[in-house]
Amino acid sequence: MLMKRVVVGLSGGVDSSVAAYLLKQQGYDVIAVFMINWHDKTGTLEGDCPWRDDLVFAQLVAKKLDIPFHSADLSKVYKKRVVDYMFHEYEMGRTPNPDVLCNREIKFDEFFKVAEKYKADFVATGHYCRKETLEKDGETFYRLLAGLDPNKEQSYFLCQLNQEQLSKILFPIGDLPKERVREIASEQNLPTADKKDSQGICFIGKVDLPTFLQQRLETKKGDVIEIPRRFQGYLDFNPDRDNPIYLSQPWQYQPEDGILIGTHNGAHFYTIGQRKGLNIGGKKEPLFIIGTDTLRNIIYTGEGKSHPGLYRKGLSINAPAMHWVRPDLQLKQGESKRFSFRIRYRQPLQKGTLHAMKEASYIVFDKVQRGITPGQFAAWYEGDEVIGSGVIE
RNA sequence: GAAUCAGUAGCUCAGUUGGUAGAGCACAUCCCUUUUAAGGAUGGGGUCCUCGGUUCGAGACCGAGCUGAUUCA
Repeated sequence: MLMKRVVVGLSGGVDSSVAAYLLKQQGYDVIAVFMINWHDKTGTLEGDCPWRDDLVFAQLVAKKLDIPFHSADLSKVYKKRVVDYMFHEYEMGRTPNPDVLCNREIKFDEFFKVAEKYKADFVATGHYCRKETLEKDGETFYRLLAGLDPNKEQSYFLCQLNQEQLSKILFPIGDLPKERVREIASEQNLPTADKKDSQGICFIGKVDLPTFLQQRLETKKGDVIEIPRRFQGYLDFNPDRDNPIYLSQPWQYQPEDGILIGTHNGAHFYTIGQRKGLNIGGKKEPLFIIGTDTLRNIIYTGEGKSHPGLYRKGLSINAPAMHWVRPDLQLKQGESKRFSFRIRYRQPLQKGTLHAMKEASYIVFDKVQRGITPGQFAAWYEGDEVIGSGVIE
């Protein structure tokens, strides 16, 4: 019987190194490919060319495992489908999640083309996720499951994948705790065994976001308005009304609803829930951003971490932005179902109800949620399985 | 023009009966974290409006001036 061939995305970190090792152990024909997706270092905090180090580490790992090594420059597509999207979203006053896009568009799309070139049956990565197959009415479905290490669990970042993509993916380390991954790496003398985990935007690295964004977004001074806790909109809101559309409305402010307390350098550089970077002191408690209006270039803030403007009962996702990892579980128009939700990476799952309607779907949480931010992804789970996701409106 | 009150870190303020200053916020760094945030830890910072005086010693007491707020003419 022919060995199945796998292209593994070797990043130069421990996780993908161990993934490659495990695949080899399992008898796959393993090929390592290193992706170069970003050359520009403007606004980067790590200085000179971090990926060159990673490339060397990846090469060393491949050599140690005695597997073929290649590199692929996908930077053109990365720029177009991830970076441009990112700037566009910020420009529109939203807060994107480039890494979710990077997985959907690059690692599990463009990278597949590379894998095809090498006639691979599968693509593998070092993500802390699991995949299971399910036979249902004669059809095969792939389930995207949370990684078993609760601390490293990364299924959220893959919440935009579809069945076709999942059919070709392997997650060799998804059922291991990080500790064990490091252990295996050092048992096998992999050069990445003690390498620090990478952080920041995938392939770009740690950046100072305002600096990074200033490459393409202009700075322009605008007003910072503080909204009092007793703002009429909060007092009028009735969380017990049984209407998902009503419950999902964002707070709406006008400059007259508060007082001018300072100036900022451009509303699109800030995000909801943010505390740092406003440069406004003199308050008893910290100020948090509770709203941004990029059209009028106004930032709305509230004092204290319990300010009502920081919390919302629900959110909406426009119909075209709805994505079902499990299309067989897609809600029909007018249906509602209970799920667990996550609106940012590493957030503990939150219980609530998803209501599917014609023009949009609505998530109503059992408990109010802090920092619901347009542009970020909401993902819904059944147990530890990702069922779907969508961009918050 | 007069009266009263105020003038202490970037901001808002606290400083007991006089012994060379503190808190919150802001800011910086680090930790956490493959997004944005949040969170945790540590830290840098002050001619105490100015000038005189009293005193061994004044942010604090006295006087003058400057600035601001309020009230009355």
